[in-house]
Amino acid sequence: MDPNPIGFQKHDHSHCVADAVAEADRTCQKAGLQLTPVRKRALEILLEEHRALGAYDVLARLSEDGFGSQPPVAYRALDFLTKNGFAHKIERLNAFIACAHPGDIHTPAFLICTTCDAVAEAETDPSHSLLNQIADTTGFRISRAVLEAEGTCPNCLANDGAADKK
Amino acid sequence: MDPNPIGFQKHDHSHCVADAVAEADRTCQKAGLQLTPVRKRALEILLEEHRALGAYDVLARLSEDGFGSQPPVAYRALDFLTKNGFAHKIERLNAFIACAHPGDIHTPAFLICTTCDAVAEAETDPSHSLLNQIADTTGFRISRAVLEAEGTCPNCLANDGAADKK
DNA sequence: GCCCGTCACGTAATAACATAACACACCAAA
DNA sequence: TTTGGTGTGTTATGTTATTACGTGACGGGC
Ligand SMILES: [Zn+2]
Ligand SMILES: [Zn+2]
Ligand SMILES: [Zn+2]
Ligand SMILES: [Zn+2]
Repeated sequence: MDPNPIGFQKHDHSHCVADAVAEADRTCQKAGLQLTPVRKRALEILLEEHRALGAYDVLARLSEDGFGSQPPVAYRALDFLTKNGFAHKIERLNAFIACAHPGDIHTPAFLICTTCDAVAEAETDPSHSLLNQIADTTGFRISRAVLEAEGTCPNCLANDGAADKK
Repeated sequence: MDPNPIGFQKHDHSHCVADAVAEADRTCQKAGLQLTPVRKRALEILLEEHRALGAYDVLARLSEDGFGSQPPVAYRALDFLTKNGFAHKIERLNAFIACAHPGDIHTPAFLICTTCDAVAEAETDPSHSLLNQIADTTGFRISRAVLEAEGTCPNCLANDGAADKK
């Protein structure tokens, strides 16, 4: 198990947490949002993982860092992050992940590896999404879309292949 | 609130429950699956609603009908129904709904009205779905996809329009 | 007949996820 | 100074889901 990828590629993780937090800081400045200590720490926790964390996982770490230890502490921070585009909730997992493309308004799509638990956030082109076509033909107005696929990531497929060979 | 539509249209509900159950019966016969009393009743309960029901809602009704009253009773029945294509779980709602197109192997897409709680199951063409395109380019192998859109259904949009006029 | 494996069903207990309600601190506007 | 808003913390509770364990029904070997 290697719960490390963005997308499913290895990457230099050394600076991406700090960079993402700094960008969130700037964004909040501009938008008049308060990236308070709990909220910032929650974002860091998500960024440190690059996989989906349950609210209680986040809570445990926040609590270790001296923040409150009760569920609302985590849920409120996660709520702020998701409402403002810094994180997403993966419905299939009841878990949260840092946004891989913050700043843009976007409809994220997620690829969830059931073998190694990695989660990749893909960009989508909302205009020719399947759901929008359906919505057009039925007259439904979409406000939010959930696109999540479970399966096996390239890395785990490769490992399977290797396993098969021996 | 009119929690009645399939898709979002009114329909003759008189026979559809019985028909669907009968078809499920046939399908199970052919496939060597046991549509036992609890499972059949759970399917009926979902069909009687045409909207998403929580597992505990289903459980309550099963229990009223003399079946067990503990969570696994409902979860096991719902598990059977979803695994075999007679029902789907709506991840966004943590709730279950009878399949509107049983028999076919399909990747369902759901339109969830946040005003009236109606849920429509749309057919999708998996081959040019967004997720498959993403999967192709990233080398991810999809085993299951979740496609759910929240928004406002045609009926509720019409009502809004009417409300605005007065 | 009996032994066994499998499957469905039932229970109790608990885990995991999420929200309601209330108190206090802080800060800025009136 | 008072007042209102926002953020953080708490306790308590609600909701969703699973684990663990035991029983009865059925079918195939022996
Ligand atoms: Zn990173
Ligand atoms: Zn993987
Ligand atoms: Zn019907
Ligand atoms: Zn509606």
